Amino acid sequence: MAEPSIPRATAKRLPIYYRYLKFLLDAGKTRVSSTELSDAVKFDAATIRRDFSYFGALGKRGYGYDVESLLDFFAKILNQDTLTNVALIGLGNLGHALLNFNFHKNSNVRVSAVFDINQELINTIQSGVPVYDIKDMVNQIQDQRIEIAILTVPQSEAQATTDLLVKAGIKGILNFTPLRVTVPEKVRVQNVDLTNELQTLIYFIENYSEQSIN
Amino acid sequence: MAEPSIPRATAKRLPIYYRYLKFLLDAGKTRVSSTELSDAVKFDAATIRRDFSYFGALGKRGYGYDVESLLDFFAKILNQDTLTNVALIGLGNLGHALLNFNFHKNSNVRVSAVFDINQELINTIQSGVPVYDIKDMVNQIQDQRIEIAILTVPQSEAQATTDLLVKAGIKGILNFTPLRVTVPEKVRVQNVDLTNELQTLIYFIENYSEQSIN
DNA sequence: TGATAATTGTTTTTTGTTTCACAAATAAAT
DNA sequence: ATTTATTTGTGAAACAAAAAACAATTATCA
Ligand SMILES: NC(=O)c1ccc[n+]([C@@H]2O[C@H](COP(=O)([O-])OP(=O)(O)OC[C@H]3O[C@@H](n4cnc5c(N)ncnc54)[C@H](O)[C@@H]3O)[C@@H](O)[C@H]2O)c1
Ligand SMILES: NC(=O)c1ccc[n+]([C@@H]2O[C@H](COP(=O)([O-])OP(=O)(O)OC[C@H]3O[C@@H](n4cnc5c(N)ncnc54)[C@H](O)[C@@H]3O)[C@@H](O)[C@H]2O)c1
Repeated sequence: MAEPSIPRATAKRLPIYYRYLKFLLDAGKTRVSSTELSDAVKFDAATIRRDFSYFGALGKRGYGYDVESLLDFFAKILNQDTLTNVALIGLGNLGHALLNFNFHKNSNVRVSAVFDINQELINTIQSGVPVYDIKDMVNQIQDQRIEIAILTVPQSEAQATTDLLVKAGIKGILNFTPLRVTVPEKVRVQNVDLTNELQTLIYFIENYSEQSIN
Repeated sequence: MAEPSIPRATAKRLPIYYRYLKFLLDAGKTRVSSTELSDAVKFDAATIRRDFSYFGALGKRGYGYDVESLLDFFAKILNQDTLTNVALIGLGNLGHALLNFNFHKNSNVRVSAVFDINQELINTIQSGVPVYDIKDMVNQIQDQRIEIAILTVPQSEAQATTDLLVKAGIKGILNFTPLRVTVPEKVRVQNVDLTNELQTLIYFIENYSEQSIN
């Protein structure tokens, strides 16, 4: 990708812009201004314009942005034409919810393989996706060329499972366990710590008076 | 609360420190240094020392921090002695996972009331928690003095449900729907956008070479 | 066509956060 | 005791992001 390394904060907002633009297109809107976008996605209009400007002059002064062409542009940026397969490790409560949801419908991502130790699940198809024995994970991930994993095993298994994922050559892990796993530099970990989100929300409510957190 | 308004970035890390300190205490460790903490929670040691220093001089030079007293201190800061009841709105895939998990075991938070429109669920007890009709939500939330809600309804219902929550006087919403809901200033919304997390992770892997995101 | 309104793109300013680097304090070792 | 090792707490520097402000451009309408 030739993009001149956009700020991380901007990168995190891109899928949100993309999603809302898709909604606008479906709703038949042809143009949109940074102010309208701001109302919908709750980022400052100046922030939105700045974000877009990293990719060049996408809008038209006095007019706004053309929904369709902006959407096309973001589709390319976000590689929306290629479907990314991800592995789900640990098909318990949370794993089932995520699998059942399967991102696919609304995005370019889908869970294409599941791994677990539970013999009752192994070699079954769940929500259309095959469940494999964790013992076969390294081989399967390599054979299927999967680069991203969603980790929903018990905390006690988190580091050992991560080590296997690293061995399999995974590049990114969406980690739902509360353990901050250790990985080599080249592997990227995105932690989703739900207990922390909730506790932080409570702390903010009790100790701050002003608005939003994200 | 008397705390002199700690930086937001610090506040978000507090529950993570607390959790790890609890682990250390259980493991029988009596002292810990910022470097050891750094290895475990993956924040820079200087960041950790700076974070702690907002609350005063909690450590001892040449020694580190006393696990037990630091833990006690954070327990107070985070109000760990009082149990916070939260409402869960929408008992579908994700709602079930969260309810079943119920934060309680590891934290001072628990889901104490569930709301849904599904007649098969209404007036049943699920994972020990009563499920109420969404029609009774405003009254129930007020009667039970619940201030925090977890929102796991379909996106199409998100804004209408939020409006009800606001009417009920809720103070904070942990929003799992992809919609960026609109609320009055006084209400705090914490968005957990799982599709976005995954897409961002993929974007980072494809476009950046360096490490971590959080 | 010219005036007015809208809206971008970008420069500047402000705010917030992380990291460095080191003096001060303490512990441990000799 | 004195020296050597650690390790904190923090001022200052560096970095990153958000917001404000506004000139430039374009659309629209009289
Ligand atoms: N459920 C939630 O709402 C929730 C909320 C916050 C955090 N989490 C975290 O997410 C993780 C999963 O939570 P859950 O509630 O789904 O747990 P769970 O116990 O319901 O599911 C865990 C699954 O992992 C499988 N498993 C166990 N060891 C394994 C191994 N070595 N390899 C592969 N699979 C293995 C089990 O068979 C089970 O299917 C936990 O770390 C939990 O702390 C969950
Ligand atoms: N399941 C996931 O893994 C996942 C992942 C990302 C985002 N989400 C988001 O989380 C939300 C919930 O997802 P889900 O998979 O659990 O959906 P779901 O359809 O399984 O569950 C939705 C629940 O909400 C109830 N409901 C519907 N309308 C309601 C109303 N007006 N008031 C109260 N309850 C109502 C339904 O009866 C159902 O029980 C959705 O917005 C979804 O986009 C889910």
